[in-house]
Amino acid sequence: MPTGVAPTDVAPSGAAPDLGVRLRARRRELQLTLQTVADRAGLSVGFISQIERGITQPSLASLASVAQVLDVPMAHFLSQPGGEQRFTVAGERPVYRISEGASQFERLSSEFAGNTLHSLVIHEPPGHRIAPIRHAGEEMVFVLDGEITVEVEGEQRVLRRGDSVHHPSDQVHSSWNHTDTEATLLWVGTFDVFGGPSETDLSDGVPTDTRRDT
Amino acid sequence: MPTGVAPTDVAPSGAAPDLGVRLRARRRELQLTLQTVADRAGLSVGFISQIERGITQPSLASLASVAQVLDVPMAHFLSQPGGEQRFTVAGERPVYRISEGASQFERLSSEFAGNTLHSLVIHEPPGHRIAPIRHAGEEMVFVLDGEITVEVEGEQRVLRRGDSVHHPSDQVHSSWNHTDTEATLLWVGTFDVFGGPSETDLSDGVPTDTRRDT
DNA sequence: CAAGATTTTTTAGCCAAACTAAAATTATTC
DNA sequence: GAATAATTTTAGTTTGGCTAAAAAATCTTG
Repeated sequence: MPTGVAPTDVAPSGAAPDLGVRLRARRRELQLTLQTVADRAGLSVGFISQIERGITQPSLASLASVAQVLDVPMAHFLSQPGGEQRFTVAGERPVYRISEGASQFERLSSEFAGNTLHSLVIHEPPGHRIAPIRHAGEEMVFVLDGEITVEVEGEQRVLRRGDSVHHPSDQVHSSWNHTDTEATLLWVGTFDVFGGPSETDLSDGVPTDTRRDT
Repeated sequence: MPTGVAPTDVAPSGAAPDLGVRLRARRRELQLTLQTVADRAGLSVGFISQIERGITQPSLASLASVAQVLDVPMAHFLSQPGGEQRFTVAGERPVYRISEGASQFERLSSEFAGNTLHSLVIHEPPGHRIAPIRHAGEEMVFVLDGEITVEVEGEQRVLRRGDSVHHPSDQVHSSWNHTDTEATLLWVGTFDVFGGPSETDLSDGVPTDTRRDT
């Protein structure tokens, strides 16, 4: 089996710059030959080779076949990690607040090309209430301290310290702090809340409380 | 502008079953016409219409153009949420342990078709050490209690209560509990640790400590 | 090290589907 | 109801997704 890759073999493609590189990397992780992947995916060996070297791009159907053979979601080939500001320290993260009396946020997640996870520590003031919202993506909330009430698709629950909720964000969801003390939450989602590529993100992908404040 | 969609218009496509539905939903969220999206993406209006109704599938290049216009990652069109077991309660979650003396896990994340987020509360015993590993995906760790040492791509840091780390998982990473008390961590990643679609996931996408124990 | 086997790359295509322009239909607005 | 806007349909064109087979590169084994 040949080892080593000639990086210059890989031509960049605008749609998924790293598709070929990632495909080859994953294939090699699994120690599969081009022929094996091709056979299992129902494609030709030459085609897989050309995809890996960036010479051609697969159709969505072909990409789905290959992804299944390599046991990863298609998105695996469509993102590109980098590396940036990976560690945060409690008490040293900047705290953001949109308006007086609103929730405060500390950002945990770092930004690298193609990153999917976005995370915040949210300080939710007493009585703060968020109107129902739904949007693309997926999110979870873990209660670090205090209590809140969460409602997802009509299902209402009180969450206490250590409790959590995880749901696709296109289910109608809302939340509020029903107590008279601040609640502290860890929010993790698959959409960016701040500093997205455009302002459109802000109006569409914000957590419920931020939406309320705008 | 026409309202309402005839669901029967949308033929299922194997590669990305909800691509068209999600594309139309997103376009309507942004209140854009087919013509506007087509113009901005450099494609024809009829083609966008056919994609939305599942009659045809775009190439990756075309999908990238459309995704950019609609300000979402391509992956947005390639997943499909559902709904399942969304709430967890501290103290009531089953605790998993692979072997005596190893870390204990409580699962937070729910499973629904196409879900991306996977989360665990991990109880890391004193002295427990994980060999360096790298794999596909992305992950973050938030320290709920105690202290651990984390190393990512040679960068070593002690994380204390409230601290966090977030990095692509294909960077070499390891961690250990350097103290003499248990540490409690919240781990969130974009790959499944247990109960994946195949056993291959287990050997490749596990958090560092599980890997150590096997 | 050489021979054989295996794997990958290259080449020369085919053809289906990615995509078009324009007409027809539907929906919206005034 | 008429005009306008938005979407769908239709009848194509073209190009790139994908092939089989040959050539080249790499690996394995004695």
